[in-house]
Amino acid sequence: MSPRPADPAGADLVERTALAIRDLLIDGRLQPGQQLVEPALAAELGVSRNTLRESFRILMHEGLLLRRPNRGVFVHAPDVAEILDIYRVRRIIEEQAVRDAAPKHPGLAAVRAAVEQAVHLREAGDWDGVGTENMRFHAALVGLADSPRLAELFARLQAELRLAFVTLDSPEYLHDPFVDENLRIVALLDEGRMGDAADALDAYFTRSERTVLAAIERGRATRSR
Amino acid sequence: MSPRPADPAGADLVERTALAIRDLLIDGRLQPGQQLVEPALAAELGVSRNTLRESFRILMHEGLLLRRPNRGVFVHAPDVAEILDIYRVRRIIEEQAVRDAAPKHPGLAAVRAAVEQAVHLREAGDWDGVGTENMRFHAALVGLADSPRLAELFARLQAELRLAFVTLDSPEYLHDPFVDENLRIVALLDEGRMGDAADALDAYFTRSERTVLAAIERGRATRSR
DNA sequence: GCATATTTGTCCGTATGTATA
DNA sequence: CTATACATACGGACAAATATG
Repeated sequence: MSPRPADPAGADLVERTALAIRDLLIDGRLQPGQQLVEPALAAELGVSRNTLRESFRILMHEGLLLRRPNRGVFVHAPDVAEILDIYRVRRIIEEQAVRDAAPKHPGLAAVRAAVEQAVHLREAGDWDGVGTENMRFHAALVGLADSPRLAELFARLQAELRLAFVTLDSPEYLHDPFVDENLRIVALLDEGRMGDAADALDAYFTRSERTVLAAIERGRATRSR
Repeated sequence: MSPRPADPAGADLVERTALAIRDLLIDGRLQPGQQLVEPALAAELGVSRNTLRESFRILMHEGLLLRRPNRGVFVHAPDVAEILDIYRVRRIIEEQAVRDAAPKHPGLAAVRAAVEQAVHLREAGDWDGVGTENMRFHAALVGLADSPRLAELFARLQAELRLAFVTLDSPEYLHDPFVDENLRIVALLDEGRMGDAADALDAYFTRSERTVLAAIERGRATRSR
């Protein structure tokens, strides 16, 4: 079969394939721990094994896939230690980004927009949408640091977290009052009280970590029953 | 602890090849901006093009190589904005890691060891060694956060900086009093004054950024003469 | 502006080693 | 212990994009 015609998006096949696999991951059609068999997946995606292997390298580096030498690549199943590590990194960069943010930073608009959208969706009962807007909120906070590298790192952390939450059927944000908390953080930022906003974030992380760990424990208990 | 842990022979050929290319980069045998032609480099390294392309994916994600679609991969030549971005990220994670560090953290031993070694090497006039120990010092500071992800991110940032400094023949650390400053930071950490240590770091970064930018300007002037 | 050479992007076939049923 | 499935790695092929004269 001849190579495909050039893609209008400009991305090459390797990256488009990585994207397709990412979709399979967040859809839950690929379960954590599951092996990705090269010939089968290559056939399913309609790409060659070489192309697929290059895509694997990308996703491995993003922490979504895991290679066990001479055994193959598997969907990464983050354990508790890794989830805590992700939260530790988030805490560090989000808090410092907020603390260092200039008052009247133009990026504040994106922060505010995410919260207001979340409020809207909460009224409509769209909890999935609320969760998405919460992610956007935190990404916007990181955006206050004006650092492309930090933004990219954060996007990767969020992808890893999404993967970790695929296994947790009960969304941890359902009974969480974080939307009101986010509103308060935005207010503090608007007043230029960056230190207080960072402290509020710190409290959020402490509680959020606990909530997530509890959800994991519940998940384990359910599975072993 | 090592910046890039993939040294042993147990790694697969793709990773060993990536390592070989990293060596070519820090040796300066591959210059920033230079194109890496697949067939030529594959022959030189004694690997197939497919293997080489997988290695490229790794190094691209580390920020060392850059892909221009349909044109090939090139050694990344970081501009001023990118170097500033790296310093911005370093400032955020190092300061927060120090601020959050527990007093008597076991990782302090590594911090102290790096400084003492630097003092030693400075007396011997080994400025290259002093520079290396300085890098180890900062990596040890990040180690205080006990976060594998943060440590890996930092290793990547250091690799990018090394690459950026290949072009700068005058090492920016030659007349820099950072060893004494590092001693002071260690003393503060030993006393449990984490906040003051973080503030000292902040001052270091502000000055360091200026020094590096000046070196870049000198480099530009030299090259255009 | 055109023809040509170079290089990438992608695929296939195949050989060898390694882990597992 | 021996099949078997799979990963790992190589080399060759060719179309399409790009650079070159």
